[in-house]
Amino acid sequence: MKVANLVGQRFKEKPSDCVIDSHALMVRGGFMKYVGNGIYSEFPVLRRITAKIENIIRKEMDAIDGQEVLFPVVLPAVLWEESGRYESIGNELVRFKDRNGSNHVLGMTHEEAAVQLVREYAQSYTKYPFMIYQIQRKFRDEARPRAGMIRVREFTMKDAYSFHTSQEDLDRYYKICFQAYNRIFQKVGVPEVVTVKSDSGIMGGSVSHEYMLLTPVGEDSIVICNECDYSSNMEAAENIVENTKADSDKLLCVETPNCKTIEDVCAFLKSDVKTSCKAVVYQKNIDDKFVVAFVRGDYEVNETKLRNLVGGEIHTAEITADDCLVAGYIGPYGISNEVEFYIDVSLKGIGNIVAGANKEGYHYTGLDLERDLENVNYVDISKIKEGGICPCCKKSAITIKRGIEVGNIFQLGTKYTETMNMQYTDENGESHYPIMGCYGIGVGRLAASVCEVHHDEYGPIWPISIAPWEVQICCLRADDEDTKQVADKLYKDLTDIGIEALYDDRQVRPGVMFSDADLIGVPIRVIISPRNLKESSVEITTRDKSIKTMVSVEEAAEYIKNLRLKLFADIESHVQDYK
RNA sequence: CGGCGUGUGGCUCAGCUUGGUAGAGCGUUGCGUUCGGGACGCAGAAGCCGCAGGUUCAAAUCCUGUCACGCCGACCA
Repeated sequence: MKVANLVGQRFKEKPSDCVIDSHALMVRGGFMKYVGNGIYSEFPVLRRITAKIENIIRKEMDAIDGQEVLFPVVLPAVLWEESGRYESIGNELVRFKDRNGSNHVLGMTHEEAAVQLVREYAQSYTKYPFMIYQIQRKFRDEARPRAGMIRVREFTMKDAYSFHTSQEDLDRYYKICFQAYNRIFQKVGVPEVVTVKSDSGIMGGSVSHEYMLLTPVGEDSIVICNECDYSSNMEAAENIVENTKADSDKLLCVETPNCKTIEDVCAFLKSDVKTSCKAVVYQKNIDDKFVVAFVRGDYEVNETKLRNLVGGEIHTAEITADDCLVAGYIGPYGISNEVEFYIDVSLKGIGNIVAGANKEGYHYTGLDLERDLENVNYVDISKIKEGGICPCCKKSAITIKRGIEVGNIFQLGTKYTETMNMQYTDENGESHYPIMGCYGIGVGRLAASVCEVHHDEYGPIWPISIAPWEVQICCLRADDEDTKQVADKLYKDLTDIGIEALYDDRQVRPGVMFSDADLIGVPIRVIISPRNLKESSVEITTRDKSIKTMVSVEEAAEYIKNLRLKLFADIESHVQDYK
């Protein structure tokens, strides 16, 4: 391929709406073009990258006995009504009618389609276990697409679904998938991807893991223990709080005028935030009763945990003067029995709590929950903090990092097989619902994430395993006949031995050529110029600047061949075998 | 869905306060000089100033509405 013919424009100035580096570089480098909110087209350079990622994934899925299938993008609503998700999923699911007026959806995930595909086939236990997967476009009408290809509405995803006749077998296969995923990320060239335990969300099921690429621009918060190997999504991390119990004082109702925030109250009463009780009010729906979450003043409510606890969607509630709650003065003691409330573990074991008195302008001091309330039931609904206690090794060694979720694996259980009535007959002639697992990787997001963690100020630095080309030949002064001849020959020689070369023989100034090469991010670069040819050599560099050397014209092709092998070997050295 | 912000050639932006013939740089087309990190000169093409109403002799500029996009939050397999 010649740069001169490459479809896609590279340019110098950073587009104004790009906030993260990878987005700006991929737009500037002619990798992708904005089409609409959260919708992008891929230019040839990016398509070559995503195709390579897809092939790495495909190979690993096939290696664990996956079978590639293809589900439709447009699915009839009846399928989603079977699983109940036509109703339960919000506006993310695009619904529309066809010409006959029947309801359809755009596939945002394919559990229903997977069950529909195999429920007749897999009626006998002898067909199990098996896994099917596809690599395909999905559409999710995200509330807020952002960060270029990191969070989009339409994207390519590899999604896989496995079916089993026992939990033990799912556990066994889940581990194999777990390893296959690690291999995929290692082969793609991002061994820095970590796995974390996660919340299962709308997918249902119990056990799930997310694959996170750690970067400060990530959207998710990840809890990592510095002592043991514990790691978790913030949403799923248990918050352990140790309080030292002071002797309980007498319960007193004190006047705290205009103290509506925890900071105000503690400043006014000169008390420690760590012995205060904060109330956060939610509602399932606008007219439902209030759900009040009480946490220690210095903690935040983890809404995902609360949502799981109350078993449904919740939204922060607005309190008006007519309500049974007094905004700013809500406390667990003497609270209206019209509300549902939860007390977080962070409030356990404190002798003297400062809490709202449920009365305008008043707080209690000396509140002892175990003494003053009946049947205190502590639940875990707060967010763990930096330096918190590790739920695994119990040491105070938690750090919180940001990451991009590039993949996930779930144990689904029988949620879909039951609702969609997929059954098999076992060896005793009895019917059972198969147990499912599902496994996803976002291809475009992965490409963008690699760029985000592997780039410099000039452009992406693609690992050779997914680079759009392996070598880029820069022919400086293509108007010089001898130079052009050497470059042409090297391009042909490399192509002939199966090395993917991108050839720049444009008559542009060297600066332009180098800038473009940096933006494209090809790992190996050969510079052929009249100056180098005076020494009968060419210059060979790597995009990451680790290698910069002169090689004779005759040996160039051989050197590049070996360098290419070395770069692949470097990546393979991170890849672990299956145990 | 809430808060803030922005819409002017392909890109980055100025002009708007104080209404009066639409600008610059990059890119692009042609010619010439250059040639190891986004060169220079000359000549050219390209914009109903997001859209719709209103005020006015006159609107990119003022007013109203609307749409789109971005950021923060909410939400999210």
